[in-house]
Amino acid sequence: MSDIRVRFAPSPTGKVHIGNIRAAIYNWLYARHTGGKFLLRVEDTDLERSTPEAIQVLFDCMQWLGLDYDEPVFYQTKNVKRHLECVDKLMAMGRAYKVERTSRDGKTGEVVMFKMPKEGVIEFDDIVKGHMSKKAEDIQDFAIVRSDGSPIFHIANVVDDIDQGVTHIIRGDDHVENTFKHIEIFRALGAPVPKYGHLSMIVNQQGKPYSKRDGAAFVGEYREQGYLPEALFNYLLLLGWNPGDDREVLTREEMIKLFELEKVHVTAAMFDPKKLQWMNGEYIHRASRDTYREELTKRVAAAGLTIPADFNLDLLIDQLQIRTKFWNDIPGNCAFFFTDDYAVDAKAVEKRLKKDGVKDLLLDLADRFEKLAPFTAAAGEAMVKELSQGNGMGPWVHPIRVAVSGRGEGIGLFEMCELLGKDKVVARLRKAAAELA
RNA sequence: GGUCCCGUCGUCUAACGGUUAGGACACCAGGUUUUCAUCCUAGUAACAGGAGUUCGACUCUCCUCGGGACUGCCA
Repeated sequence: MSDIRVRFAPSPTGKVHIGNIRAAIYNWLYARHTGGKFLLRVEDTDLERSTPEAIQVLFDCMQWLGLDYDEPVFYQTKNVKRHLECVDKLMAMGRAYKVERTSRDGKTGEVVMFKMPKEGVIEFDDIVKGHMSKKAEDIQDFAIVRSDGSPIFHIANVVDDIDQGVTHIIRGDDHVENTFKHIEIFRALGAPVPKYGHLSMIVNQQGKPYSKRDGAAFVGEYREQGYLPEALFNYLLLLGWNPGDDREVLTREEMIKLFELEKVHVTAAMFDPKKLQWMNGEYIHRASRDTYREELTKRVAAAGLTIPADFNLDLLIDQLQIRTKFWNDIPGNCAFFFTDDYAVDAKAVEKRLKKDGVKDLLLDLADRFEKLAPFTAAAGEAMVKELSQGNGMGPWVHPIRVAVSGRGEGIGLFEMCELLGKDKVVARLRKAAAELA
Protein backbone atom coordinates (compact mmCIF):
# COMPACT_ATOMS: atom_id res chain seq x y z
CA MET A 1 0.00 0.00 0.00
CA SER A 2 1.20 3.47 -0.83
CA ASP A 3 -0.50 6.80 -0.40
CA ILE A 4 -0.47 7.48 -4.11
CA ARG A 5 -3.85 8.55 -5.44
CA VAL A 6 -4.52 9.07 -9.11
CA ARG A 7 -7.72 9.79 -10.96
CA PHE A 8 -9.28 9.57 -14.38
CA ALA A 9 -11.41 12.68 -14.81
CA PRO A 10 -13.23 12.69 -18.14
CA SER A 11 -15.97 15.09 -19.05
CA PRO A 12 -18.97 13.15 -20.30
CA THR A 13 -19.62 15.41 -23.26
CA GLY A 14 -19.28 12.68 -25.83
CA LYS A 15 -18.37 9.07 -26.25
CA VAL A 16 -15.06 8.18 -24.65
CA HIS A 17 -12.42 7.70 -27.34
CA ILE A 18 -9.20 5.72 -27.42
CA GLY A 19 -6.94 8.65 -26.57
CA ASN A 20 -9.02 9.32 -23.53
CA ILE A 21 -9.18 5.76 -22.38
CA ARG A 22 -5.44 5.34 -22.73
CA ALA A 23 -5.07 8.04 -20.07
CA ALA A 24 -7.35 5.92 -17.90
CA ILE A 25 -5.25 2.84 -18.60
CA TYR A 26 -2.03 4.61 -17.64
CA ASN A 27 -3.59 5.98 -14.46
CA TRP A 28 -4.98 2.58 -13.55
CA LEU A 29 -1.68 0.84 -14.20
CA TYR A 30 0.22 3.44 -12.21
CA ALA A 31 -2.09 2.95 -9.24
CA ARG A 32 -1.93 -0.83 -9.46
CA HIS A 33 1.84 -0.80 -9.89
CA THR A 34 2.43 1.45 -6.91
CA GLY A 35 -0.29 0.01 -4.71
CA GLY A 36 -2.09 3.34 -4.72
CA LYS A 37 -5.72 4.21 -5.39
CA PHE A 38 -7.35 4.77 -8.76
CA LEU A 39 -10.29 7.16 -8.63
CA LEU A 40 -12.93 8.08 -11.16
CA ARG A 41 -14.27 11.59 -11.30
CA VAL A 42 -16.95 12.67 -13.73
CA GLU A 43 -16.37 16.27 -14.71
CA ASP A 44 -19.90 17.17 -15.59
CA THR A 45 -19.79 20.91 -15.05
CA ASP A 46 -20.52 21.59 -18.68
CA LEU A 47 -24.23 21.13 -18.05
CA GLU A 48 -25.27 21.86 -21.58
CA ARG A 49 -23.23 19.04 -23.07
CA SER A 50 -22.97 16.44 -20.32
CA THR A 51 -25.53 13.66 -20.57
CA PRO A 52 -26.47 10.67 -18.40
CA GLU A 53 -26.15 8.50 -21.50
CA ALA A 54 -22.55 9.55 -22.00
CA ILE A 55 -21.82 8.80 -18.35
CA GLN A 56 -23.30 5.33 -18.67
CA VAL A 57 -21.31 4.68 -21.84
CA LEU A 58 -18.19 5.71 -19.95
CA PHE A 59 -18.91 3.25 -17.13
CA ASP A 60 -19.56 0.46 -19.63
CA CYS A 61 -16.31 1.06 -21.45
CA MET A 62 -14.31 1.11 -18.25
CA GLN A 63 -15.88 -2.08 -17.00
CA TRP A 64 -15.32 -3.75 -20.35
CA LEU A 65 -11.62 -2.95 -20.16
CA GLY A 66 -11.36 -4.02 -16.54
CA LEU A 67 -10.58 -0.54 -15.25
CA ASP A 68 -11.99 -0.83 -11.75
CA TYR A 69 -11.84 2.10 -9.39
CA ASP A 70 -11.26 2.10 -5.67
CA GLU A 71 -13.73 4.66 -4.36
CA PRO A 72 -17.26 5.70 -5.29
CA VAL A 73 -17.51 7.84 -8.42
CA PHE A 74 -16.99 11.50 -7.66
CA TYR A 75 -19.29 13.86 -9.55
CA GLN A 76 -17.92 17.33 -10.04
CA THR A 77 -21.33 18.97 -9.95
CA LYS A 78 -21.82 17.62 -6.41
CA ASN A 79 -18.89 19.71 -5.22
CA VAL A 80 -19.97 23.10 -6.52
CA LYS A 81 -20.39 24.52 -3.05
CA ARG A 82 -16.76 23.81 -2.24
CA HIS A 83 -15.63 25.26 -5.56
CA LEU A 84 -17.37 28.53 -4.79
CA GLU A 85 -16.09 28.61 -1.21
CA CYS A 86 -12.58 28.40 -2.59
CA VAL A 87 -13.35 31.19 -5.05
CA ASP A 88 -14.46 33.35 -2.13
CA LYS A 89 -11.24 32.53 -0.39
CA LEU A 90 -9.23 33.56 -3.42
CA MET A 91 -11.21 36.79 -3.71
CA ALA A 92 -10.62 37.54 -0.05
CA MET A 93 -6.87 37.14 -0.46
CA GLY A 94 -6.84 39.19 -3.65
CA ARG A 95 -6.01 36.31 -5.99
CA ALA A 96 -9.33 36.59 -7.80
CA TYR A 97 -11.44 39.48 -8.96
CA LYS A 98 -14.70 40.22 -10.69
CA VAL A 99 -14.89 41.81 -14.09
CA GLU A 100 -17.48 42.63 -16.73
CA ARG A 101 -16.90 40.56 -19.85
CA THR A 102 -18.42 39.44 -23.09
CA SER A 103 -18.01 35.79 -24.00
CA ARG A 104 -17.40 34.30 -27.43
CA ASP A 105 -21.03 33.51 -27.88
CA GLY A 106 -22.08 37.00 -26.95
CA LYS A 107 -23.07 36.56 -23.30
CA THR A 108 -22.23 39.65 -21.29
CA GLY A 109 -21.94 39.60 -17.53
CA GLU A 110 -19.73 39.56 -14.51
CA VAL A 111 -17.23 36.70 -14.24
CA VAL A 112 -14.59 35.91 -11.64
CA MET A 113 -11.02 35.91 -12.90
CA PHE A 114 -8.03 34.24 -11.31
CA LYS A 115 -5.08 36.56 -11.03
CA MET A 116 -1.77 35.22 -12.30
CA PRO A 117 1.52 36.59 -11.00
CA LYS A 118 2.99 39.24 -13.29
CA GLU A 119 6.56 38.13 -12.86
CA GLY A 120 8.59 35.07 -12.03
CA VAL A 121 8.69 31.63 -13.54
CA ILE A 122 6.29 28.76 -12.97
CA GLU A 123 7.96 25.40 -13.26
CA PHE A 124 7.43 21.76 -12.51
CA ASP A 125 9.09 18.44 -13.20
CA ASP A 126 6.82 16.43 -15.40
CA ILE A 127 7.20 12.69 -14.89
CA VAL A 128 7.07 12.02 -18.59
CA LYS A 129 8.07 15.30 -20.22
CA GLY A 130 10.79 16.35 -17.85
CA HIS A 131 11.38 19.86 -16.61
CA MET A 132 8.78 22.37 -17.72
CA SER A 133 8.89 26.08 -17.20
CA LYS A 134 7.06 29.14 -18.34
CA LYS A 135 7.24 32.80 -17.53
CA ALA A 136 4.26 33.91 -15.49
CA GLU A 137 3.88 36.99 -17.64
CA ASP A 138 3.10 34.74 -20.61
CA ILE A 139 -0.02 33.46 -18.94
CA GLN A 140 -3.10 35.61 -18.86
CA ASP A 141 -5.58 35.83 -16.03
CA PHE A 142 -8.42 33.40 -16.70
CA ALA A 143 -12.06 33.01 -15.76
CA ILE A 144 -12.98 30.61 -12.97
CA VAL A 145 -16.66 31.48 -12.42
CA ARG A 146 -19.19 32.07 -15.20
CA SER A 147 -21.55 35.03 -15.24
CA ASP A 148 -24.31 32.65 -14.14
CA GLY A 149 -22.31 31.89 -11.00
CA SER A 150 -21.20 28.37 -11.94
CA PRO A 151 -17.59 27.31 -11.44
CA ILE A 152 -15.41 26.71 -14.47
CA PHE A 153 -13.15 23.72 -15.11
CA HIS A 154 -9.96 25.29 -13.77
CA ILE A 155 -11.23 25.92 -10.26
CA ALA A 156 -13.45 22.85 -10.11
CA ASN A 157 -10.69 20.57 -11.29
CA VAL A 158 -8.15 21.85 -8.79
CA VAL A 159 -10.51 21.93 -5.83
CA ASP A 160 -11.69 18.40 -6.57
CA ASP A 161 -8.12 17.19 -6.80
CA ILE A 162 -7.47 18.76 -3.43
CA ASP A 163 -10.63 17.27 -1.92
CA GLN A 164 -9.92 13.83 -3.36
CA GLY A 165 -6.33 13.96 -2.16
CA VAL A 166 -4.96 13.36 -5.62
CA THR A 167 -1.18 13.04 -5.51
CA HIS A 168 -0.38 12.40 -9.17
CA ILE A 169 -2.18 13.90 -12.14
CA ILE A 170 -1.73 11.80 -15.26
CA ARG A 171 -3.59 13.33 -18.17
CA GLY A 172 -3.29 14.30 -21.80
CA ASP A 173 -0.70 16.55 -23.28
CA ASP A 174 -3.39 19.04 -24.17
CA HIS A 175 -3.45 20.06 -20.51
CA VAL A 176 0.14 21.22 -20.12
CA GLU A 177 -0.75 24.87 -20.47
CA ASN A 178 -3.49 24.44 -17.89
CA THR A 179 -1.00 22.92 -15.50
CA PHE A 180 0.93 26.17 -15.22
CA LYS A 181 -2.34 27.85 -14.26
CA HIS A 182 -3.46 25.12 -11.92
CA ILE A 183 -0.21 25.06 -10.01
CA GLU A 184 -0.84 28.70 -9.11
CA ILE A 185 -4.31 27.84 -7.84
CA PHE A 186 -3.00 24.99 -5.69
CA ARG A 187 -0.44 27.33 -4.20
CA ALA A 188 -2.90 30.17 -3.63
CA LEU A 189 -5.20 27.76 -1.86
CA GLY A 190 -2.35 26.56 0.31
CA ALA A 191 -2.59 23.03 -0.99
CA PRO A 192 0.34 20.79 -1.94
CA VAL A 193 0.96 20.73 -5.68
CA PRO A 194 0.55 17.21 -7.06
CA LYS A 195 3.08 15.55 -9.35
CA TYR A 196 2.23 15.74 -13.03
CA GLY A 197 2.65 13.38 -15.92
CA HIS A 198 1.46 14.56 -19.32
CA LEU A 199 0.73 11.90 -21.91
CA SER A 200 1.31 12.54 -25.56
CA MET A 201 -1.62 12.40 -27.89
CA ILE A 202 -2.56 9.44 -30.03
CA VAL A 203 -2.92 10.53 -33.63
CA ASN A 204 -5.03 8.98 -36.35
CA GLN A 205 -3.88 7.78 -39.75
CA GLN A 206 -3.96 11.35 -40.98
CA GLY A 207 -1.63 12.37 -38.18
CA LYS A 208 -4.32 14.30 -36.35
CA PRO A 209 -4.85 13.78 -32.61
CA TYR A 210 -7.88 11.91 -31.41
CA SER A 211 -9.68 14.39 -29.28
CA LYS A 212 -13.09 15.55 -28.44
CA ARG A 213 -12.58 18.16 -31.09
CA ASP A 214 -12.84 15.77 -33.98
CA GLY A 215 -15.41 13.18 -32.95
CA ALA A 216 -13.05 10.25 -32.89
CA ALA A 217 -12.69 6.53 -32.41
CA PHE A 218 -15.19 5.55 -29.76
CA VAL A 219 -14.03 2.73 -27.49
CA GLY A 220 -17.36 0.94 -27.83
CA GLU A 221 -16.80 0.65 -31.57
CA TYR A 222 -13.94 -1.75 -30.97
CA ARG A 223 -16.09 -3.82 -28.69
CA GLU A 224 -18.78 -4.09 -31.35
CA GLN A 225 -16.26 -5.05 -33.98
CA GLY A 226 -15.23 -8.04 -31.92
CA TYR A 227 -12.00 -6.84 -30.39
CA LEU A 228 -11.03 -8.32 -27.05
CA PRO A 229 -10.74 -5.76 -24.28
CA GLU A 230 -7.42 -7.32 -23.34
CA ALA A 231 -6.08 -6.77 -26.85
CA LEU A 232 -7.20 -3.15 -27.03
CA PHE A 233 -5.79 -2.54 -23.56
CA ASN A 234 -2.47 -4.16 -24.49
CA TYR A 235 -2.22 -2.30 -27.79
CA LEU A 236 -3.03 1.07 -26.28
CA LEU A 237 -0.49 0.48 -23.54
CA LEU A 238 2.21 -0.18 -26.13
CA LEU A 239 1.44 3.11 -27.83
CA GLY A 240 3.99 5.09 -25.89
CA TRP A 241 5.40 2.56 -23.50
CA ASN A 242 7.31 -0.71 -23.62
CA PRO A 243 8.48 -3.12 -20.96
CA GLY A 244 12.14 -2.57 -21.79
CA ASP A 245 12.53 -5.77 -23.74
CA ASP A 246 10.96 -7.27 -26.85
CA ARG A 247 7.82 -8.56 -25.22
CA GLU A 248 4.64 -7.12 -26.69
CA VAL A 249 1.82 -9.40 -25.65
CA LEU A 250 1.67 -9.09 -21.89
CA THR A 251 -0.60 -10.42 -19.20
CA ARG A 252 -2.34 -7.92 -16.97
CA GLU A 253 -0.06 -9.04 -14.14
CA GLU A 254 3.06 -8.38 -16.20
CA MET A 255 1.76 -4.96 -17.18
CA ILE A 256 1.14 -4.05 -13.57
CA LYS A 257 4.52 -5.31 -12.50
CA LEU A 258 6.48 -3.63 -15.27
CA PHE A 259 4.62 -0.36 -15.83
CA GLU A 260 6.60 2.76 -15.06
CA LEU A 261 5.38 6.25 -15.79
CA GLU A 262 8.97 7.42 -16.16
CA LYS A 263 9.32 5.24 -19.24
CA VAL A 264 6.30 6.63 -21.03
CA HIS A 265 7.14 8.34 -24.30
CA VAL A 266 7.01 12.04 -24.89
CA THR A 267 6.23 11.82 -28.58
CA ALA A 268 2.83 11.39 -30.14
CA ALA A 269 2.03 7.92 -31.44
CA MET A 270 0.04 7.02 -34.50
CA PHE A 271 -2.72 4.49 -34.05
CA ASP A 272 -2.18 1.50 -36.34
CA PRO A 273 -5.35 -0.57 -36.82
CA LYS A 274 -3.35 -3.33 -38.53
CA LYS A 275 -1.24 -3.97 -35.48
CA LEU A 276 -4.29 -3.92 -33.24
CA GLN A 277 -5.84 -6.54 -35.50
CA TRP A 278 -2.73 -8.67 -35.25
CA MET A 279 -2.76 -8.34 -31.51
CA ASN A 280 -6.41 -9.27 -31.35
CA GLY A 281 -5.62 -12.40 -33.31
CA GLU A 282 -2.83 -13.19 -30.87
CA TYR A 283 -5.24 -12.93 -27.96
CA ILE A 284 -7.83 -15.12 -29.65
CA HIS A 285 -5.24 -17.73 -30.61
CA ARG A 286 -3.96 -17.80 -27.05
CA ALA A 287 -7.39 -17.86 -25.45
CA SER A 288 -8.28 -20.96 -23.49
CA ARG A 289 -10.47 -23.57 -25.12
CA ASP A 290 -13.22 -22.80 -22.63
CA THR A 291 -13.14 -19.12 -23.47
CA TYR A 292 -13.23 -19.86 -27.16
CA ARG A 293 -16.04 -22.39 -26.80
CA GLU A 294 -18.04 -19.90 -24.78
CA GLU A 295 -17.64 -17.13 -27.37
CA LEU A 296 -18.39 -19.51 -30.19
CA THR A 297 -21.57 -20.91 -28.71
CA LYS A 298 -22.72 -17.47 -27.67
CA ARG A 299 -22.13 -15.92 -31.06
CA VAL A 300 -23.49 -18.82 -33.05
CA ALA A 301 -26.64 -18.72 -30.96
CA ALA A 302 -26.86 -14.96 -31.40
CA ALA A 303 -26.76 -15.53 -35.15
CA GLY A 304 -29.91 -17.64 -34.78
CA LEU A 305 -28.16 -20.97 -35.30
CA THR A 306 -28.34 -24.13 -33.22
CA ILE A 307 -25.45 -26.48 -32.58
CA PRO A 308 -26.66 -30.12 -32.57
CA ALA A 309 -26.04 -31.99 -29.33
CA ASP A 310 -23.86 -34.60 -31.04
CA PHE A 311 -21.72 -32.05 -32.88
CA ASN A 312 -17.97 -32.48 -32.39
CA LEU A 313 -17.33 -28.96 -31.12
CA ASP A 314 -13.79 -29.77 -30.05
CA LEU A 315 -12.79 -30.69 -33.58
CA LEU A 316 -14.29 -27.47 -34.90
CA ILE A 317 -12.45 -25.42 -32.28
CA ASP A 318 -9.18 -27.18 -33.13
CA GLN A 319 -9.63 -26.01 -36.66
CA LEU A 320 -11.27 -22.63 -36.23
CA GLN A 321 -9.52 -20.92 -33.33
CA ILE A 322 -6.22 -20.45 -35.15
CA ARG A 323 -8.11 -18.93 -38.06
CA THR A 324 -10.12 -16.44 -36.01
CA LYS A 325 -9.05 -12.81 -35.88
CA PHE A 326 -12.27 -11.33 -34.50
CA TRP A 327 -14.99 -12.92 -32.42
CA ASN A 328 -17.43 -11.48 -34.93
CA ASP A 329 -15.94 -13.62 -37.67
CA ILE A 330 -17.03 -16.85 -36.01
CA PRO A 331 -20.66 -17.16 -37.12
CA GLY A 332 -19.87 -16.35 -40.72
CA ASN A 333 -17.07 -18.89 -40.74
CA CYS A 334 -19.06 -21.82 -39.44
CA ALA A 335 -22.71 -21.08 -40.22
CA PHE A 336 -22.76 -23.69 -43.01
CA PHE A 337 -22.39 -26.45 -40.41
CA PHE A 338 -25.63 -25.52 -38.74
CA THR A 339 -27.92 -24.45 -41.56
CA ASP A 340 -28.44 -25.11 -45.23
CA ASP A 341 -29.24 -21.47 -45.72
CA TYR A 342 -25.67 -20.17 -45.79
CA ALA A 343 -23.89 -17.57 -47.89
CA VAL A 344 -22.32 -18.77 -51.13
CA ASP A 345 -19.28 -17.06 -52.57
CA ALA A 346 -20.08 -16.54 -56.25
CA LYS A 347 -16.43 -16.03 -57.12
CA ALA A 348 -15.47 -19.35 -55.60
CA VAL A 349 -18.28 -21.08 -57.49
CA GLU A 350 -17.08 -19.50 -60.70
CA LYS A 351 -13.51 -20.52 -60.11
CA ARG A 352 -13.94 -24.02 -58.77
CA LEU A 353 -17.26 -25.39 -59.97
CA LYS A 354 -18.17 -23.86 -63.30
CA LYS A 355 -15.70 -25.92 -65.24
CA ASP A 356 -15.92 -28.84 -67.59
CA GLY A 357 -16.03 -32.17 -65.87
CA VAL A 358 -16.74 -30.81 -62.42
CA LYS A 359 -20.35 -31.94 -62.48
CA ASP A 360 -19.42 -35.57 -63.08
CA LEU A 361 -16.59 -35.27 -60.59
CA LEU A 362 -18.99 -34.11 -57.88
CA LEU A 363 -21.46 -36.90 -58.62
CA ASP A 364 -18.70 -39.48 -58.51
CA LEU A 365 -17.40 -38.05 -55.23
CA ALA A 366 -20.90 -38.09 -53.77
CA ASP A 367 -21.09 -41.81 -54.49
CA ARG A 368 -17.70 -42.43 -52.98
CA PHE A 369 -18.45 -40.40 -49.85
CA GLU A 370 -21.72 -42.25 -49.52
CA LYS A 371 -19.87 -45.55 -49.30
CA LEU A 372 -17.21 -44.18 -46.98
CA ALA A 373 -17.07 -45.91 -43.59
CA PRO A 374 -16.19 -44.82 -41.08
CA PHE A 375 -17.01 -41.27 -42.19
CA THR A 376 -13.95 -39.60 -40.73
CA ALA A 377 -11.48 -36.95 -41.81
CA ALA A 378 -8.75 -39.56 -42.13
CA ALA A 379 -10.89 -41.84 -44.25
CA GLY A 380 -11.96 -39.00 -46.50
CA GLU A 381 -8.41 -37.87 -47.00
CA ALA A 382 -7.25 -41.40 -47.79
CA MET A 383 -10.01 -41.72 -50.34
CA VAL A 384 -9.13 -38.49 -52.18
CA LYS A 385 -5.44 -39.26 -51.95
CA GLU A 386 -6.02 -42.50 -53.73
CA LEU A 387 -7.96 -40.70 -56.45
CA SER A 388 -5.20 -38.15 -56.93
CA GLN A 389 -2.52 -40.81 -57.14
CA GLY A 390 0.05 -38.52 -55.59
CA ASN A 391 -0.45 -35.72 -58.11
CA GLY A 392 -1.87 -33.25 -55.65
CA MET A 393 -5.39 -33.23 -54.32
CA GLY A 394 -6.26 -29.78 -55.59
CA PRO A 395 -8.56 -30.81 -58.45
CA TRP A 396 -10.74 -32.78 -56.00
CA VAL A 397 -10.36 -30.72 -52.86
CA HIS A 398 -11.34 -27.32 -54.24
CA PRO A 399 -14.64 -28.35 -55.84
CA ILE A 400 -15.61 -30.33 -52.75
CA ARG A 401 -14.90 -27.39 -50.49
CA VAL A 402 -17.00 -24.97 -52.50
CA ALA A 403 -19.79 -27.50 -52.96
CA VAL A 404 -20.16 -28.34 -49.28
CA SER A 405 -19.40 -24.96 -47.67
CA GLY A 406 -20.05 -22.33 -50.30
CA ARG A 407 -16.63 -20.85 -49.70
CA GLY A 408 -13.21 -20.95 -51.23
CA GLU A 409 -11.30 -21.15 -48.01
CA GLY A 410 -11.73 -22.26 -44.44
CA ILE A 411 -10.84 -25.05 -42.06
CA GLY A 412 -9.29 -28.31 -43.21
CA LEU A 413 -11.53 -29.88 -45.84
CA PHE A 414 -11.66 -33.37 -44.43
CA GLU A 415 -12.31 -32.18 -40.91
CA MET A 416 -15.03 -30.04 -42.44
CA CYS A 417 -16.60 -33.07 -44.06
CA GLU A 418 -16.42 -35.12 -40.88
CA LEU A 419 -18.09 -32.29 -38.97
CA LEU A 420 -20.84 -31.95 -41.57
CA GLY A 421 -21.55 -35.67 -41.57
CA LYS A 422 -22.11 -38.02 -44.46
CA ASP A 423 -25.69 -37.00 -45.21
CA LYS A 424 -24.97 -33.32 -45.63
CA VAL A 425 -21.78 -33.83 -47.60
CA VAL A 426 -23.41 -36.21 -50.05
CA ALA A 427 -26.52 -34.08 -50.39
CA ARG A 428 -24.58 -30.88 -50.99
CA LEU A 429 -22.30 -32.50 -53.54
CA ARG A 430 -25.33 -33.73 -55.49
CA LYS A 431 -27.11 -30.42 -55.13
CA ALA A 432 -24.08 -28.54 -56.42
CA ALA A 433 -23.80 -30.93 -59.32
CA ALA A 434 -27.48 -30.47 -60.14
CA GLU A 435 -27.08 -26.72 -60.17
CA LEU A 436 -24.31 -27.03 -62.72
CA ALA A 437 -26.69 -28.53 -65.23
C1' G B 1 1.43 35.73 -34.56
C1' G B 2 2.92 34.44 -29.29
C1' U B 3 4.25 30.69 -25.54
C1' C B 4 5.40 25.57 -24.58
C1' C B 5 6.65 20.63 -26.30
C1' C B 6 8.44 17.08 -29.86
C1' G B 7 11.51 14.76 -34.39
C1' U B 8 15.07 6.55 -35.36
C1' C B 9 12.36 1.93 -40.98
C1' G B 10 5.42 3.31 -43.81
C1' U B 11 3.71 2.48 -38.26
C1' C B 12 4.89 1.25 -32.77
C1' U B 13 9.63 1.15 -30.80
C1' A B 14 15.24 -0.58 -28.88
C1' A B 15 20.14 1.12 -28.76
C1' C B 16 25.11 3.71 -20.00
C1' G B 17 29.14 8.41 -26.68
C1' G B 18 32.05 3.09 -29.47
C1' U B 19 26.30 -1.98 -32.66
C1' U B 20 26.85 -4.64 -39.60
C1' A B 21 21.42 0.89 -35.92
C1' G B 22 17.97 -4.43 -33.04
C1' G B 23 12.67 -6.14 -32.48
C1' A B 24 7.30 -5.99 -33.67
C1' C B 25 3.16 -4.72 -37.23
C1' A B 26 2.64 -4.03 -42.37
C1' C B 27 4.86 -5.36 -47.01
C1' C B 28 7.56 -8.93 -50.00
C1' A B 29 10.15 -13.79 -51.53
C1' G B 30 10.47 -18.95 -50.38
C1' G B 31 9.25 -23.52 -47.41
C1' U B 32 5.32 -26.58 -44.92
C1' U B 33 -0.08 -27.43 -46.07
C1' U B 34 -5.97 -29.66 -49.86
C1' U B 35 -7.59 -23.83 -49.50
C1' C B 36 -7.25 -20.15 -45.89
C1' A B 37 -4.93 -19.41 -41.34
C1' U B 38 -0.89 -20.99 -38.37
C1' C B 39 4.24 -22.12 -38.38
C1' C B 40 9.58 -21.77 -40.30
C1' U B 41 13.38 -19.10 -43.31
C1' A B 42 15.00 -14.83 -46.03
C1' G B 43 14.41 -9.67 -47.73
C1' U B 44 13.11 -4.25 -48.63
C1' A B 45 13.03 -0.16 -45.33
C1' A B 46 15.09 4.71 -40.47
C1' C B 47 18.94 8.08 -37.07
C1' A B 48 14.81 15.42 -40.56
C1' G B 49 19.04 18.89 -42.26
C1' G B 50 23.40 21.79 -40.91
C1' A B 51 27.10 23.38 -37.65
C1' G B 52 29.77 22.45 -33.32
C1' U B 53 31.84 19.49 -28.54
C1' U B 54 34.70 14.77 -28.72
C1' C B 55 39.69 10.16 -30.50
C1' G B 56 34.56 8.81 -31.60
C1' A B 57 27.89 11.13 -31.87
C1' C B 58 21.25 8.30 -33.00
C1' U B 59 22.90 9.60 -28.17
C1' C B 60 25.56 16.27 -25.65
C1' U B 61 25.03 21.89 -27.44
C1' C B 62 23.23 25.50 -31.00
C1' C B 63 20.68 26.85 -35.55
C1' U B 64 17.28 25.61 -39.53
C1' C B 65 13.26 22.87 -41.17
C1' G B 66 9.03 19.95 -39.96
C1' G B 67 5.01 18.38 -36.53
C1' G B 68 1.85 19.10 -32.28
C1' A B 69 -0.45 21.59 -27.88
C1' C B 70 -2.42 25.98 -25.94
C1' U B 71 -3.84 30.96 -26.88
C1' G B 72 -12.87 30.12 -24.45
C1' C B 73 -17.91 32.41 -19.52
C1' C B 74 -15.12 23.73 -23.28
C1' A B 75 -12.93 20.32 -20.43
